[in-house]
Amino acid sequence: MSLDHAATVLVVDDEPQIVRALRINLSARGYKVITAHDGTAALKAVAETKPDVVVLDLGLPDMDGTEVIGGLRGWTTVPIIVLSARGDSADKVEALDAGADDYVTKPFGMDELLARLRAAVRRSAVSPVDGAEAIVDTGSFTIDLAAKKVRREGKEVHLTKTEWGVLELLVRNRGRLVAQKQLLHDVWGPTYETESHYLRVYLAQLRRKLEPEPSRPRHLLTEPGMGYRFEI
Amino acid sequence: MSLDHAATVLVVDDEPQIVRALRINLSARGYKVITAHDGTAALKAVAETKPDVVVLDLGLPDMDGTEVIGGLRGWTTVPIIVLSARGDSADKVEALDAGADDYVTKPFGMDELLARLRAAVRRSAVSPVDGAEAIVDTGSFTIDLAAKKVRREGKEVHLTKTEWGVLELLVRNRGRLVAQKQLLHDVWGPTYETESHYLRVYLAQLRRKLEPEPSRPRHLLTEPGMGYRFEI
DNA sequence: TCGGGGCGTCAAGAGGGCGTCATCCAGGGT
DNA sequence: ACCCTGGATGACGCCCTCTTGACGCCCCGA
Repeated sequence: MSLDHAATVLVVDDEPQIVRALRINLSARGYKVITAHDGTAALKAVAETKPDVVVLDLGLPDMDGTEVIGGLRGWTTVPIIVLSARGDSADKVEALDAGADDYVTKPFGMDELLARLRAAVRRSAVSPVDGAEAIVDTGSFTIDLAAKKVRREGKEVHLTKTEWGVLELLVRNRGRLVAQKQLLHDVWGPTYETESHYLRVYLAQLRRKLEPEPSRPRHLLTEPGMGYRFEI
Repeated sequence: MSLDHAATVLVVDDEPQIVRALRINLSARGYKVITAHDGTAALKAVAETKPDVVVLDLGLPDMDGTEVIGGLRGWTTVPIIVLSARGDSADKVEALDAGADDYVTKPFGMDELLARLRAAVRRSAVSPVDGAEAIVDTGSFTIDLAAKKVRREGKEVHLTKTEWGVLELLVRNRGRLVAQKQLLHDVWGPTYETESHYLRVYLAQLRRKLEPEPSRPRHLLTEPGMGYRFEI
């Protein structure tokens, strides 16, 4: 899916010079780079921008590194590469067992970090299973999962980030029922699992934009009490 | 799938003392350990025994380490952790880009290696998501457990949340008797274990929707005084 | 033969979930 | 500083589903 050169990297570090060095090197290699300078911002950034990989410094000002890892692992499997000045075996074990994917000690070689980053992205990029067609056509409208575009009667339909998040999850599970909890969890984050009202609002918006008869949906179906389902 | 304590590790190294140390430590932690002392044997061993993770020394007598990695990556995504005495950045990059998942330099801490191994196994254990098609066919109707769909004579039958809860539990225990108490406990909750009237109502509804002759059920059977049973 | 418990069936009321619309608020761009 | 988009939240009516009650049947033992 997301090729290396299109991958988004979240860099979490409170040392400006490290952030700067990483930003320069990563950008030069075609990665999209976003940054956070503490744990709270990191959790927020992951929930909002869904990066393809996280580079996480353990020495953050506001919370312990393993807490950040734990906060992420509760609801996402995004690869996490830990950066740390501490090379103790115990630190590595703790971080890895908390859910980190790799552990690099400072000072680190940029080449090595980049290689480990490629490895992490490659691994997680394999999973988008399904052998899925990147373009799904319902007859009423088409969804291009790779390009993140939706067309209806030839014209492109603009979707907001949240609308796309809902639609993508449903389309990737086409034919299958997706539980309300899962939608809320994956699109909004782990603390929104009970806000089913959001789903009603956004499904209504998607239907209005995509369905020929929004009040009689043929593709974005509700299974009362259970969840939603996308049918072609 | 394979839990940590049941995971199989292939150790590929030509130094007997390393193999011995790994075998002892891994076995002590409940891993099943198999070994290979050169690249050819390693490729053969992976094909034959399908290990959950490979620990690969780069300094093998018969072939280059990256060749081994390449030979594996052509057809399997099994996690590969490289062990190497050479800590050059270039070596790491080469191995990782060839398809390795991690790179540990000798001498290594056993704790760290074990933690990285756990991380690698954990990652790959997550992916076998929606493996098996879970479709049950009775001849009269079919149940798709993954999609939460029921079809009868080609047409989809709509079930409510509670109806589906009852049917799913029975189907997942197909052929076995499911006690009333268990059904009520699992579908309605622990405080409903005596409300057997619910079961009568819902079994009747399911039969009406699914059975060819609802009054003569062939699949959703009552065992008077005990519970219900689903038969194909 | 009679009575009771378990079961199946039907029906109706109540509550909750859903769709819809309107409003408020924050953030980003001009 | 302003506007404008998009997200969050509340109000409201409708429909479906769950729940509950009533009743008849069958099987069993008394």
